[in-house]
Amino acid sequence: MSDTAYLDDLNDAQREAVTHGVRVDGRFDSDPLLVIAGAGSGKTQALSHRAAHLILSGVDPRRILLLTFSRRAADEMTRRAHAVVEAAFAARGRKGAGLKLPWAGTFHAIGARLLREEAGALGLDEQFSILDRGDAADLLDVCRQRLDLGAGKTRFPRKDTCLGIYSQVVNRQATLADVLATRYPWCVDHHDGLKALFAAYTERKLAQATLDYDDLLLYWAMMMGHDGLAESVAARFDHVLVDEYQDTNILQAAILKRLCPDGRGLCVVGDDAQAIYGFRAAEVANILGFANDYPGCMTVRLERNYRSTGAILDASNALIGEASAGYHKTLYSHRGAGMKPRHVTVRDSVDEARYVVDRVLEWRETGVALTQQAVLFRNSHHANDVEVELIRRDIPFRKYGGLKFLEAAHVKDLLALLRLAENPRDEIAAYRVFQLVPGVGPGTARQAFEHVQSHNDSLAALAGFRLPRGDRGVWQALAGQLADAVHADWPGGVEPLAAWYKRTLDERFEPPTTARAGDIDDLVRMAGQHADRATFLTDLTLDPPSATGDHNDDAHLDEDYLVLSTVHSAKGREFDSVYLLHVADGTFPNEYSTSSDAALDEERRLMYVAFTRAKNTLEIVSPLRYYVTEQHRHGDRHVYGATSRFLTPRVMRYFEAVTDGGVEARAASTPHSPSPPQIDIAAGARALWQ
DNA sequence: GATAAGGGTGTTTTT
DNA sequence: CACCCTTATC
Repeated sequence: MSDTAYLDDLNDAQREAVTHGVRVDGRFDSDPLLVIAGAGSGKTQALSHRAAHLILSGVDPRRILLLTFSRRAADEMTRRAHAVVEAAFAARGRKGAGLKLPWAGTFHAIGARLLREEAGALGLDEQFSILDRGDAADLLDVCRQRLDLGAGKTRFPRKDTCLGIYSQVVNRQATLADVLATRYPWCVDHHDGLKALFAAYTERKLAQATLDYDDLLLYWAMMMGHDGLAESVAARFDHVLVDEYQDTNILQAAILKRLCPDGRGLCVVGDDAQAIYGFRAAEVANILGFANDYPGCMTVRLERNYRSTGAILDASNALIGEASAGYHKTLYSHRGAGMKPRHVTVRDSVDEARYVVDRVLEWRETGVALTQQAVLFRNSHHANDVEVELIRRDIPFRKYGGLKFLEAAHVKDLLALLRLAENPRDEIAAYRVFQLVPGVGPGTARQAFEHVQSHNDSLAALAGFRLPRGDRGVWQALAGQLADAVHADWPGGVEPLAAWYKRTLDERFEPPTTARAGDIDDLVRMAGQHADRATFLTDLTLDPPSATGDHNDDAHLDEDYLVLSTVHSAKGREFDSVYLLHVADGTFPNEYSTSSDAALDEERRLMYVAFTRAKNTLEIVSPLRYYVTEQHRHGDRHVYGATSRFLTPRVMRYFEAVTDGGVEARAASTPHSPSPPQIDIAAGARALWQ
């Protein structure tokens, strides 16, 4: 077998993308490369093979920067590249000697790593801690209280909204006024207050050596703005490969431009039809304008779909065909027509859950494993009824999307303890930790934090803090634990801290607390898998366990389970059978995304991403009547949903319309206008009191 | 100054 | 539902 056998697995377009470039003087050089890779067209295959091809052409794997969207994608890519390299070396009769891609990861993770390495040159504390979304919002809240921004006609935006606004301003490199006008019109009155708030927020983060998610990109971009530093970072890498380029934002594009000013060695892969992260400031313009930004770039299109049946592709192509702009491409398949996708009308979300679970079991009877089937939804809570049904019938499942594990109070508590030990200047962690002591609230916590600050940031000083009120015994115990933890070894030092914390669970939470204690044990076990405390904390905030019931333990990996996932979290994955819940106007598109064409297009692409996850069967389900959990609920909380505006006749041609048994013919024929009431109950009831 | 309880209110998707 | 703010009580 030849050592280029790996190229035989590829089609012509893929091979072009993989081998693009030339060897000159022992170096492998390449012009900028743009790969437009349709859904299921073997994008991962192409990128991982390209990485392997570079290595086999003599490129040092340590000089390849591979930027992906999630940690999982980075791992998958590394694994596959590694396999190709091993096989090729074996064919040459040599050993691959564990070639890895040490610089594969998300933009955020790589940014964190570079910033730590260059901390000295940037005037940053190398030990900086990273705030997750919740921590960042809490810190904003602290700043807001100090600034006393309550005044004004309308209410000041809540902390999560403030963080969202801040994030848009940073990632879009736009002005606050712009962001408010285009995306947060109901907050325009608070422009000045927000500006002051963000200034204070920035000061505080700098003072306490904490960075939020956006800072990881912002500071990285700022570092790249300095010629000398940019050069030295760029000089670390010969090739930069970027996955999911359609979901990068302005800051990320700016970073890439400084890493590869003329585009040599740069290769980006993406699909504008699958851009679904505009809400997070992603710019489809990045991929659409790549050829302009990098003159001389080569473009390769992957349009052959290896994943789905013809019938599913027809429906998907019809859906995306309704969108306006973008690279033109129509996916084709050689897999045969297959089953026509179904559009199923059910009465309500309970029937929806029952219907979907029934179908899942039917397919399993015919041999389709649960892990090969996925229930997808727009919002996390749309799966509630399905979860209930699965638990009732004792069917195992994992739910992806929604970060419940890190949001649980007890998990945050333990992590705050570790973070404080790592960085005594971390104010949010300190507040959280101090308030674990009964009788200590925000006021006392603040005094204690200032006490530590005035004692050279030493946690040992806590024992000497005169507690104005509250439980002195518990305070001393906590002070002792923290002082010990600072210099404790790793991971051994976690145990006593966790043990101490577990003993406080029963008075802190409603018993039974066994599940919470189990989570603490999980954390201790996960700690054991990381090199040191700083790495553990960084990894956990940048790559939290993605599914509930998945605490990074491989114990149940062989067990069969149904996949429940938000459409966003399902990106990049594929399943034999896909069921899409709650297909109604208000969900697809989301009721808050109907104001602009751009927002609507993103919603349509989201639906497209859902469709194209399916290999063999696709069913979309529309409840006629569903429970409204959001606002606008005046009176009856059940509303009649309108048909999704994306399901035009041109799209519906490719679906078989099915009506679930429970739906009355009347409702099925006129979802918009239920028949008029036969009697006026309300008038009768009022009459009683007149 | 800490907590509990009550009432009004509010944009979903995530690194 | 979950948050945020106010009010009452310790």
